[in-house]
Parts: sequence; structure tokens; C-alpha cells
Amino acid sequence: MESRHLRYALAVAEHQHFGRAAAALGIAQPPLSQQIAALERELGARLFDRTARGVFPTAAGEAFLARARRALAEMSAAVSDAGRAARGETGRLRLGFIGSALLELLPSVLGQFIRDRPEVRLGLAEMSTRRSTAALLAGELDIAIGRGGPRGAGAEDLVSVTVGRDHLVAVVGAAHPFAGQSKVSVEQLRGQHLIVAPADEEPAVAAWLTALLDEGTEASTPARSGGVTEAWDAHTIIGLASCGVGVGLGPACLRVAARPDVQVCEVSPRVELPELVMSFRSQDRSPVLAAFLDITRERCPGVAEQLERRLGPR
Amino acid sequence: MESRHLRYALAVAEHQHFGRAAAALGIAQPPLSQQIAALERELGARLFDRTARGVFPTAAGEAFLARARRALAEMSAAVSDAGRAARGETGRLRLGFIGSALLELLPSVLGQFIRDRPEVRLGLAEMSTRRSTAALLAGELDIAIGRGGPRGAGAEDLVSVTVGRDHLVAVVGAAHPFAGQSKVSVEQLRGQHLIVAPADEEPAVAAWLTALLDEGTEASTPARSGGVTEAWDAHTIIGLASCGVGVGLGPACLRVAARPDVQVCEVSPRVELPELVMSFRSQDRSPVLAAFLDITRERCPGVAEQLERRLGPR
DNA sequence: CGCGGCCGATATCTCCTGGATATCGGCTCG
DNA sequence: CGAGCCGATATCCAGGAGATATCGGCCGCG
Repeated sequence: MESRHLRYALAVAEHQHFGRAAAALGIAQPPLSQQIAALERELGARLFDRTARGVFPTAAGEAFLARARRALAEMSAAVSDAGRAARGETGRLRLGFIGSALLELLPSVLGQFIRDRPEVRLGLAEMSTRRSTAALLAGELDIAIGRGGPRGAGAEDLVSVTVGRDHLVAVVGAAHPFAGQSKVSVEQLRGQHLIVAPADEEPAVAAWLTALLDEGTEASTPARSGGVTEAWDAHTIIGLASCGVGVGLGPACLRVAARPDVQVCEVSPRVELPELVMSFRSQDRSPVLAAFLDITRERCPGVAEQLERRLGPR
Repeated sequence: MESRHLRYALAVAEHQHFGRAAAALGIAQPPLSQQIAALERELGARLFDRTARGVFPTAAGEAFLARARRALAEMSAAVSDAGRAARGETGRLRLGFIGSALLELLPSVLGQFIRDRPEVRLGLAEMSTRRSTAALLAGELDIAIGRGGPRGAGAEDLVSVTVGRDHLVAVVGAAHPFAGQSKVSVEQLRGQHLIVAPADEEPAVAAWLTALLDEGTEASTPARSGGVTEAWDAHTIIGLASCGVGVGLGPACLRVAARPDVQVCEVSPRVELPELVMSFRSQDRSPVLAAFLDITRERCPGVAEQLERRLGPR
């Protein structure tokens, strides 16, 4: 049995007339009679009573037609659903991001995305750069936003573009000696007890910070004698700084989360943190991802050029 | 698009392999590739990613396959539903019957029918012979059970068989002169105030009763000087008799509904009422009706022969 | 009561297309 | 780097869907 049989049976039921049904179907009457006869033979049941006053469905016909209508509705829904999914109007986008992306980048991009693609299910999860990279490679995420971008095994399967930059600031409690100054130097940070992102979760930031603090010192000299406390997120860094644990270090957007009892000091001279990087699987042809990238292209200067360069030979 | 495309796409999704999917479908691999390619062309969307590690559905493919599964399920349900309807396992049977059928015939036949065909929706309505005949002809009923069977316009479109016989009994209140006797004669009934079924609703019974009472009297003599009260159902007849309105007349099965404060008298010599008759439209080929007739055939002696005679030249 | 017309079924032919066979091209893996 | 697997492509064939012509039955009309 083919869906053609369903369409033909429904046409006959609708017109109560083989000739007119055939015309509506764009075929001649004999083949329609044949197809209905073949269908009835296959079902082992007569579907229509051919009377002098018209063609009417039997009880079996009624039962069959009801199902046939639903089957054809599912088929046309299959077509339109596939089209919408292919155009990226429906589907799912799972996004893993570092907390600081939530302070500036994501509100803008996600707002636009949700307006453009209201039927796409968004999965949002804040996580470290290491975890989002691993989840992206494992296929558990579609987009990862982290600092410094993915490195290590599997990174060659990903495409990464810079979507934001921040410079370093220091956060101290009111009682801290730095509290009076609006600026601190890198030199001053050496020897302080520092509150920073976990080294194994944010490898790029950790490596960069080590390089920054070791700069110009002897390799043998223990540069950070003050020790280090690792904190996962902005609010923890600020909280620890406020109660005098040490000097919090992080991107300038930490200011957004600052509280009255801490002071945020610029670091002088100004130094840039590893960039905010958005990654996705280079093999991922998802139209939803493409739509998200389009929006990122519009909203983040420079992203268009980076994507063109990296995706050029597609 | 034909349902073949859905089957093929599902096979590919299931096996993640064109060759094995084709083997499972009983066709060669090239036509399968072609059909999938044609489907993708028609949809304007790629449904499968052909990678080195296997064939996997795209987002559009997932959406399509989900609908395709439902569409095919509806199609096979259409086949089985049509079959069950054709075999009379599902469907509807609307039955109109005179009250006295409920006292003996229907409990037996309906019990068996409900056991045999639990999924058939039964519509039961008690009504007069005139109304059930009209409803049957109007297509509002599938079976009518009345007394004396249909007559008048349209009766030639119906098939009727006798399914029960009853003899006449008289019902009187305790204070009635007949209360002492266990038998009354037809002669004694003449001149009594009679409680009988409505003449226009039960034409066969009324005509038969008139003939019975007029038997042997002069045409000019007013035979029933006692007058008549018409009552629709057994309980009303008995109720009216009990409070002395007159002598209730009805089939012997009235005894089933009798109360302590009335007496049911045999009429002597015993006379038969018009038969209990079951009718259906001779054009009706409903398998549910056929199943009901089969049960009637088993349970009512003589019905098989009557049906064979009347339906023989089908 | 017969005849004309409508409608679905049947007969026959044609041609499209779904399927088979053979082969190619690309990728993976030993 | 070559063997082998797998999907795509090329080519051919045949079954069957559909077109045309015609039949047969039923209804309605004169």
C-alpha cells in the first residue's frame, strides 16, 4: 500500500464520485477505479458502496478514511517539519559558557537569537573553559564560550573565533592596603595572596597569568610567594576579596558584579586577558548553529572576517 | 512523496547503513540511494549525513523521521482498523425495540453479542413499533424490534423475521370482579374498560385486537362499549389496572413486571398476539448487523430458515 | 416500457519510473 | 600505499500506473 492509495480514497470520499475525484486528482477515471479496487483487494474489504445515488464509504471505509487523513497529515507535517528544521527555525542549541560571557556578550546575542528563532530550544549552562571544550568535543554542546579558546587534543576539530576582550582588574576589600589606590601595578601584585580562576579549569588564563607575573623576574625566584586561592566565579572572587582573603584578579567586566564593600582597581599598565572565544565543531552543519553564528557575525566586530577565513574552504 | 520514501528513510536511519538497509528492504543499494536522494531533493533538505563512520540523520532528518514513524503507524492502523470494521469487530449498532422485547428476547441476544463483540458501540432505545420502523427507514436505526412488523410505505425495503410469540393475558386490580378468576374469556372482555397499547403507535396490535373483540359480533353492534385507555408501557398498564381504571391487556410476558396488588389472568381460549418481529434494511450490508443476525439465528428457533428464505437471492 | 445518458468497471496499450547490475570515487585502515 | 568498504553514478529492464476506448447496469424521461 502506498500513500497514493490514501489520497485516492480520500478524494473519492470527498467527491462521492469517481469521475470528479479523478479530475480533482488530475488523472483519468479508470486508473482511479483500478487503484481503489487494488486497495480494497489488499485490505480484503470493500471501502465504498457504489450506489446509483453516489459513492459512500462503508463502515470499513469510514474507519480507513479517518486513519488515512491522519497519516497524510503526518506526512505533510513531516515535510514542513523537515523544512523548518533545515532552515534552522526549530531544533536545539546547547551552549556552554564561562560566567563572564554572561555579563556582556550573551545578553545581546541571545536576545536577538530568541527573537529570531523563538521555536528553537536553547540549552544554557555556565561552566569552565575546560569543561565546555570537553563537552563540545563529546557532542554534548553545540557552542562553547571560554577564555583563551580550546587547546590540546581535539582542538583541530573545532573552529574558534574571538568574540570579546577584557583587561585585567584587581578586586580588594575595604581594609586592604590597595583600597586607597585606584590603580595597582603588576609589580605590586607579586607577593600578594591572589584569588584567581582554577588553573586546571581555565588553563589559558592560568598560563597567561603565570607568564604575566613571572615577566622580568628570575626563573628561580618564587614570584608568587603570597600564595593563591582558586575561585570559580565572579561572586566568589569578590566575596573572598571583600573579607580580606587576598587580591582578586579577573576581567574588567567583574565591575558589573562588584559590591559596595570592595574596590575594583585598574591594573597599570593595562594588560589584556586571554580573549573570550566562541567555539563549535567544524563538522557541525546545523542550520541552528549557522543562524547563531550569523547573529554573532552581526553583533561582534571582526567575527565575520574570522569565520570567513576559517570556514572559507567549506 | 510516497510512503515508500518514508519506509526507506526509516530503514536507513535504523541501520545507519545504506547497504544493510537496502537488504532489509529487499532491494539493492543503488535504488535506495536514489530514492533517498530524490526525497532529499523534494524536501530541499539533506536528511542524512553520510560519514565514514556511518549514516546519521541531520536535524531535519530527525524531525522528518519522527513524523514518518507516526505516518506509517497511522497507515498500518488504517489497514487493521478497516479489517476489524469489515469483520464487524468494531463499529456501531443502533437498536430500537418495543418494551416487551426487553423481557425475554434481548437479554439473551444482547448478552451474547456484547460478549462476542465487546468493541462494538451499542445504541439501545425503547420505542414503539411505529417509531422504530420510521427510524429504521430513515437510517437512524440499524435494527427495529416491534410487534407485527413493519407495514405501509417503505416496508418493502426492510427484511423482517419473527423472533418471538406471546399469548394474550389480562391484568386487573384486586377489587375487580375478575380478580377471583384465573381465566377470563374473550367474551367477558367485551364491554370492559380496556387498557391497551396506543393504536397509532402499535398499529398491528390495535388492528388485531379490534378483530379479536369484534369476532362473532354484528358489525353494527358497538363491541367495546366499555371504552379504552391507551398506555405506552408495561408498568403503566399494570399501574392503571391496579387502581381500577380497567382491564389491562398485553403479552404474557407482562407477568414479569406484575406487582402483588394486581392479578394476571389467562385469556381462554388462548390467543396469540402479533409476533415479535425484528427488522433491518435489506440494503444494509453492515458486518456488525450480520454478526447480530448470526446470534439471533442461533438463539431464536426458526430465524435461520426465515433469513435464508428472505436473503437467499443476495 | 423502451431508450438515452450517466457512471463505474473492464480491456488494452503506452510509457514512466522504480529497481537491478556494473562501475566509479572516496575514505579508512592495516 | 594498497586493499576493501561504502555510497554515488551510469545504464538497462520490466512492472505497473495511467491514458484511451468500450462495456454494462441503473435511472429517468418521454
